Amino acid sequence: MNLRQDIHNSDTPVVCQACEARHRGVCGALEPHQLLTLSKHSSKLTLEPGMELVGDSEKVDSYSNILAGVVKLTKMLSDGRQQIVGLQFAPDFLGRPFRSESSINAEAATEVLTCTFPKGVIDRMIRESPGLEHKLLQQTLKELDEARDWMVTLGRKTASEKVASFLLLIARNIDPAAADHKQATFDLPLTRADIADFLGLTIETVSRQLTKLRIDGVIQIENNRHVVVRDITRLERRSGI
Amino acid sequence: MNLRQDIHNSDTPVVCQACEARHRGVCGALEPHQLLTLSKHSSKLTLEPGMELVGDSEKVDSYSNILAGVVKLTKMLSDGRQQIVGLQFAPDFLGRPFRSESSINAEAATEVLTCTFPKGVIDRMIRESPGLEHKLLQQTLKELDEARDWMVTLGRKTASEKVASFLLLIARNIDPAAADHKQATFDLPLTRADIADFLGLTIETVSRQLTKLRIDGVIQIENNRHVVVRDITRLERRSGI
DNA sequence: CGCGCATGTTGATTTCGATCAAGAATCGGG
DNA sequence: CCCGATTCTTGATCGAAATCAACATGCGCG
Repeated sequence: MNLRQDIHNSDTPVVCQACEARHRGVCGALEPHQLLTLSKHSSKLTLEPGMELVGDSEKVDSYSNILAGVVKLTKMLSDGRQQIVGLQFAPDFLGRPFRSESSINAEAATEVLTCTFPKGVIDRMIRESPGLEHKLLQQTLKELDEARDWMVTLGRKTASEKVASFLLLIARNIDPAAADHKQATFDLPLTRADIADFLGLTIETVSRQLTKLRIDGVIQIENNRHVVVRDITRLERRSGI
Repeated sequence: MNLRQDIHNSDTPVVCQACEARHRGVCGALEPHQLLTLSKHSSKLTLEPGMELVGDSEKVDSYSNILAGVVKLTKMLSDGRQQIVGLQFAPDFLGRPFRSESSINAEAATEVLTCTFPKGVIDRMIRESPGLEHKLLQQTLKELDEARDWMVTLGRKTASEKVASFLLLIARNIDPAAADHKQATFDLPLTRADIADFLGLTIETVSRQLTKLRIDGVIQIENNRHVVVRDITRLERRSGI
C-alpha cells in the first residue's frame, strides 16, 4: 500500500520534477495539470551578471522563478544615486502581480538561472487557484518583513554594524548550514559597489569595514569574494542585533 | 428598476454601513453575511497617542481596521535605537496574518479609532473567501512598495531631502486634495522625535531642516504641528525624487 | 493665570563616513 | 604568461549630521 503520496508523481511534468520551486516555491501550490500548462509556456533562462530581468518602468510581461543565483532589486534617484531594496535567492518568485509597470529594476547579481513564464498564464492561474494566491501572499509578507528589518539597518546602524549584518544575511541565505554550525563559508554574490548600494554606504567605507573585520579575525577573505566566518556569534555581536 | 446595486444595501450590518473600510478597505471583499458575523465579534476602540496596538513579540490575537488617525510601526535594536518602519492611515488593515507573534510594535501616533476583531474569525474567513485574501495581498504589495520607496530615502537621501520627503508623504495621506492643488494644509501626526525615528535622523537635525524650509518660504508652521505648504512642487524639488 | 514639564529650537563642537587621490590585487583575453 | 581593465584597498582631507549644551515655547493642570 502507498500511504505516502509521492510529490514526484508521474503526472508532474518532467521539467518540474527535480525543481526546487515545486518544494519551497510557488509551484508547490499548483495541481499537476496546471504545472503541465505552465511548463508548456515556460522556458529556462541563464543570465550573466549585470543582465536585466525587469527594466525600471518597462512593461512587465513575464514572471520568473529563480532557480539559482542571486537577483538584486534596485531603485534609482533621478541624479543616479542608487539603492538596492531587496535581494532574491532561489526559489523566490520574481514579479509584481496586478500591475503591468514596475518602478523597480531587477538585475542578475551573479549568474542566474530562471524558469520564466508569460504574465497572462500566471495571472489566470491566480484567479483559478486560491492556493497560488496564498503562496504569493506568504512570499510577499516574507519580503515585507525582510524589507522592514533592513530599514532598521539602513536608518539606525553604523557602517560597521551594516557590513556585519550584510555578511550574516548572505551567510544565512547561501550557506544555510551556518545557522546550526558556528562557522560559514560562501562566495559574496555582490561586488563592493553593490554592497555599498545595499547598505547605503560608499565603496571605500565597505572596503574599510571588511578590512577591519579581517584584521580583527572575525572573517577571512580570499580573492576578494570568498569569505570564511570562523565564529558566527562574533559576527552577530557586531551586527547590532 | 434598480440597475445600480447599492453597496449600502439593507443586508449590511448597521455598524458597517457608513464605514470607510467597506469601500477602500478589506471589508469590501466580504459578503453581507460575513460582515454580519464579523460585526458581531467586532468592537470599535479609541486609542490615545502612545497606546500600543501590538506589542513587540507579544502574541497577536486580533486584527484591526484603522478608521481614523495614524499608527506607527516600529522596530528597536537591543540598545534602544529605534526605527519607524511604516505608517498606517485609514482605512488600512493592521495585523500580520499566518503568524501568531510579531517582531513589530504598533502604536497610536495620534488619537486612533479602530474596528477590532479576534484573529480566529478573520483567519477562518480568509480560508473561505479568496476575495479577502486577494485584498490582503494587494494591501501587502502596497506596503512592500512603500517600504522599498522608503529604503531609498533612508539609504541615499540627505537630511534635507528626507524631511521634504516626509512632509510630502504626510501631505499626500492626510490631505489627498494636495495631489491636485498646488497647496496642502495638515497637522503633523508625529512629534519631532517620531519624525527623527522615521527618517533615521536625530531630533535636532529634523528641527533644523524644518526651520530651513520655513525660512526659505517653502512651508509655514504654526504651533509646532500645523503645516501649510504653499507650493507643493517646491517641496517635491527638494525631496530628491 | 501662571507654574512646571513636555516638546522644540538654536548654537558650539565632535565624529563618522564621504570625497578626493593614489596604488595594489585580480581577472580575462590574446 | 603578460598586458590592460576592472575591482578593490589604503591614505589624507573634508563636510554633514550627531552630540553636547543651553534656552525657548507651548500645553496641561492646579
